[in-house]
Amino acid sequence: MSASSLRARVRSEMHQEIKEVARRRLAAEGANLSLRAVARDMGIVASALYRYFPSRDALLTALIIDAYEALGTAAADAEAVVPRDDPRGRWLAICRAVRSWALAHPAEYGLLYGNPVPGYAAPPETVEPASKVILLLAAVVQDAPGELPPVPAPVRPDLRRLLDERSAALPEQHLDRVLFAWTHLFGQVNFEVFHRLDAMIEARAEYFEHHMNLLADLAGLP
Amino acid sequence: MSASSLRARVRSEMHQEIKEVARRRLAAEGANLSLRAVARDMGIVASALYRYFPSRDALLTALIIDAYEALGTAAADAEAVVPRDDPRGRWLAICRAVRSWALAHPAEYGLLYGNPVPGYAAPPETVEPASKVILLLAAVVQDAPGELPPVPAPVRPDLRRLLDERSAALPEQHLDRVLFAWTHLFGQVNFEVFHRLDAMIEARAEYFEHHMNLLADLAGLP
DNA sequence: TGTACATCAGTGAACGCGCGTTCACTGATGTAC
DNA sequence: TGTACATCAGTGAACGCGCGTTCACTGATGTAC
Repeated sequence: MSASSLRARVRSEMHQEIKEVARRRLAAEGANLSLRAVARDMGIVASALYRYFPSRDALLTALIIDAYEALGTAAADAEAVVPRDDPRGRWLAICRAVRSWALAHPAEYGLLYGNPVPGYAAPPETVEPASKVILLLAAVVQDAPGELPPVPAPVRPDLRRLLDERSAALPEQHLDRVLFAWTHLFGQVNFEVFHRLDAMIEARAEYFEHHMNLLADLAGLP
Repeated sequence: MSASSLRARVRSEMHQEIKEVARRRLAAEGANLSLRAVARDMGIVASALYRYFPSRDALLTALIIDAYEALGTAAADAEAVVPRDDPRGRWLAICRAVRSWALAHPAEYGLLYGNPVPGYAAPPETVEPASKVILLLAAVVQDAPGELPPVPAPVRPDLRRLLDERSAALPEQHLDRVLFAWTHLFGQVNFEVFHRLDAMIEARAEYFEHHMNLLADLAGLP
């Protein structure tokens, strides 16, 4: 290994470590991420971080993309180990993985699905990794398309467009149920992660399971 | 009118105005509320605010309670003008009112249903005004209880307890569908208010309408 | 009605803190000959 | 292999800002006699 690539490797390890420490800060503090706090935790001077990220927003963006990817990967991995011919099992595996990841990483989850961070505008490169979970759900439904009633006319062009953009062969009404489920999944996880169910539901895992099954019914899964 | 009550009236008008200005600040800036900024907007020195609110958190709490009440009232008012014997109409009126209020007051909505504000813990007096929308939905279902399949055993005690606390006469499975709808309603509004649907759905009002109808079906409304 | 006193809204300076970002620098590591 | 030079990670001071909260104060308004 040449000396120059050693320097490059150290550099990329620093990159990783900064994000790692920033994630821990987020977990400890919630939402507001401070560069100086990250630097402090690393035993480094704040200005040194500028060797690695051009600004606080750039670090935030990196964290957001990482988080979308971690969430998407968690869901994909969980789904991958379920037999292909068990669509409901695959569906539930995705839902459970999202919930688990969110509960294990509440601050990162909040970055993705909570309030927009004040003064920060998510750049376009965060859009694509955000759609992973939807695509997984859609793939499951595509493998087991049940009978579903059609969707109201005004909504159809939007669904059509989404399908065409990805050249996906899914009936509109099935995509509609996928979006319905996706909305509900994140609505429920939001409530749980942001402590809106605390004083209400004790059996939260079962409550979740039950509703995700209802969504599977609605999506026409056997 | 006696002089002392004039002083009291001016005082309470100041109270209102501070909250008003704070709301505008929230709308302009998103999430982070700064006392000094509020004072600046009022042409007053920051320390003067302490005559009216003992701390920033107290002001936040007042705003949160007001917002829950405004949201609840908007929903209740919209529902009240629909004929009693049109449960689906009442249901949709509630849902639409929540959506409209949230889209009109995104920052206040974010205070209620977004990320927890860092360093701020919502005090217990915010709990009760938060349940208004659920109660409205439950009342509609109570007036038109259709046939619904039972709910899985582990979830039942939670639902039972919620009903008993309010001595409400609603079958458990109906409350379950109310909670399901409530979760979905806020999941969908979250996505719309926090711009998660921007690049996806154009016909957002119709998309919303369609899914709220699906929820009404699920709740057994005629 | 007039006067002495109490109340209290708002001031302005200060405390002690944290923030993102810039800049000239030091000193170690890597590169070219 | 040894030397001169270039690269670049990290330093530390500084800039200019914003924040919540406290405190002694001024001066207007209200109260009691």
